[in-house]
Amino acid sequence: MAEITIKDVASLAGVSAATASRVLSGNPATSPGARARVAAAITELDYRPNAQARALRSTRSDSIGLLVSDVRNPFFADLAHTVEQAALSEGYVTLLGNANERKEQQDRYLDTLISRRVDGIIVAPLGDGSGSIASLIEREIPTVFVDRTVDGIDVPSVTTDSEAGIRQAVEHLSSVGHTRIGYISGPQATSTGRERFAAFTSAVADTGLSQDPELVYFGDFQAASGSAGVHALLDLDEPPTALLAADSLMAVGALAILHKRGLRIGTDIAMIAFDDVEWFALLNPALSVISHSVEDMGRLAVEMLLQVIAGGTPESVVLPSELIIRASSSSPISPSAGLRPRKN
Amino acid sequence: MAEITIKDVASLAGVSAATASRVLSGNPATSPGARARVAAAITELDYRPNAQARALRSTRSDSIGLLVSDVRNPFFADLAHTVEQAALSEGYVTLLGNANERKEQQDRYLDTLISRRVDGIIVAPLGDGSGSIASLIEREIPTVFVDRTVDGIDVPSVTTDSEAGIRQAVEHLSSVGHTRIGYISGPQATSTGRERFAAFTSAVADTGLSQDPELVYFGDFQAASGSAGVHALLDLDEPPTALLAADSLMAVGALAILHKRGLRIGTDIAMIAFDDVEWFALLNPALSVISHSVEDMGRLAVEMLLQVIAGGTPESVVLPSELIIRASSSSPISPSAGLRPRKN
DNA sequence: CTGAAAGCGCTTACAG
DNA sequence: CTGAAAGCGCTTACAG
Repeated sequence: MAEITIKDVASLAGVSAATASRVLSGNPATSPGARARVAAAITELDYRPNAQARALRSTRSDSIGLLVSDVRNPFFADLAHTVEQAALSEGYVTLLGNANERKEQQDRYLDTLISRRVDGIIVAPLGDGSGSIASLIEREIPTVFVDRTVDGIDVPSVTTDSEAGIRQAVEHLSSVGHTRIGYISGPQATSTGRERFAAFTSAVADTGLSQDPELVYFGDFQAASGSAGVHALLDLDEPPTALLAADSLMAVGALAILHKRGLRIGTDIAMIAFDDVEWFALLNPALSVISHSVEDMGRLAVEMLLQVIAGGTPESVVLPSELIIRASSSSPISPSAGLRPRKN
Repeated sequence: MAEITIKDVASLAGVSAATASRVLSGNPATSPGARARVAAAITELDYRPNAQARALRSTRSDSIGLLVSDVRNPFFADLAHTVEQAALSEGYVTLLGNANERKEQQDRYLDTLISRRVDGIIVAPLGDGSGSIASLIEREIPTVFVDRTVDGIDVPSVTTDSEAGIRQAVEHLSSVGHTRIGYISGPQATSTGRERFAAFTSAVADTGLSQDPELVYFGDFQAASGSAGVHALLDLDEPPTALLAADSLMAVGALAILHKRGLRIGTDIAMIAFDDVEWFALLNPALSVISHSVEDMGRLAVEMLLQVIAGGTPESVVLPSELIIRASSSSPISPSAGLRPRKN
């Protein structure tokens, strides 16, 4: 397939490549006649400028990278959607990468995005500041962190204040009589994993609930670890009467096992998940959640990234989180007998 | 930020840019000494080749585009995940675009992907073959359709045979006593929307159920239209006793309204959704679904695209679909009184 | 095995 | 307002 270049357009329009280029970029130093003939030639040839060549010369690509930690996580799917729409309305196209909660994949995508010379990168980072994250900073590539941050790496970020929501959840569970809350934690390699765990720990201490370390299971934010967590927690000698999962995917994994083991949610065991997902409200009983706004997060991240690209240094933003109480956690604690798996 | 180029690497290693380039690309015509010194220089400088410049010369970018119709649809999120993993293992990075079920956005992303000279494109197409889809074909850009096809556009595709699953669903609903099945259809601008609608129509006719045209509501595969569909169908003089939704997102919208109107799923009204989503099994009652393999679809699409890029012309593949009966549809039909919204 | 040179498709001072 | 020329960072025949 013979690629159509700006030269083809120029010669069909009877002008030089320079003039054709000026028309393409909306440079005012062009005559109406030239504009018209070039426009006609472009349509006639169905010409698409080679973005690679353009970026090579002009050192901007009108694209940004978005690296999420797991596309299958509804929270990040929603984030991808808002970021993409916001970027598009500002004339940027979004290249989406998926780290799949693995550091090697994060590094690989970051390298690719750097190589493609995106104008900026929004990333929900994983791990410490080593590897490609460090390269980002060294090269002064405009970067904004979303949802998560990395200790010691100073870039603007938009995150959620997990503390408030988790504290509300713990206090709420305590108020309906629970004393042993099982916590399915995110990985300590992520800032959200650490923050939420710390919030849980201090809330439990402040509320006077059991601080038994066995009540904490460390998962990886993906579904299977939520399932494993439920098994581990229910098999304790003194199992918890309530469960708090640090993200929606682990909650899904947890719910599956709870069902399989014949436990009635909201009756035999209370359950709350971090992250609101539309259909959590559709479960029966409806699932209580700690909610935060993914729309605000995505929109602000794009806004901030554009500021960084423009040379600014926007302030980081911390968004609120809030407990939404639904049926899965609102009943008073039931007799502990309920905790033994029923024989169906 | 001073970009580090291959010249910097070359001079630090004491070789020419040509030799540095050869080492970079693994060209065997290099001496061990040169290889070692270039490798050292690369590490020393943290050099990342400019993918734009490379692609400009070599006319391949080692990237593919994946254009899905809606990232927030779990089916497409899963598809994005499998495609990306499969592509990565073949050395390709995936640029993900999201048409958001809008033709203008599809065209915009397709233009961008063409401009960036991706080596090939996997697309779940929308609309007819006009606009950028036509450009794809004219330019002979390697393309594979997934999930959907476009009439009159002859490119290899991997799709699902919706017919079998829908027929099973209709027959199953009939066998438990339903005669009026409400169908929440996908948009007729998509091949899956048309095929599933046709399958429903013919299955209903063959099974001797009501062919009342009012029992069909045309949605757009997004959640809000599923909600609107339920309202419309339940407000009929003779409302259906069972509902079949043509995708998971419309099913979610439908379930929300069913709950809001106080209808007990599986008892007052039966429900089946096309597309299996992990948590559909967690609903109470668990949701019956028509299942097809997103993993196979993604893996095959990448495989086929690589064949097209290599100059081959792979055969299109049609994957099976199958009904999975769960509690939401397995009870015999209840007295029609159940259909009136309860007063809670 | 290696280097000098040309060229991929653009854009942008520089003259005019 | 327009064109000729240089150059963005690479790769690849072509000689040697």
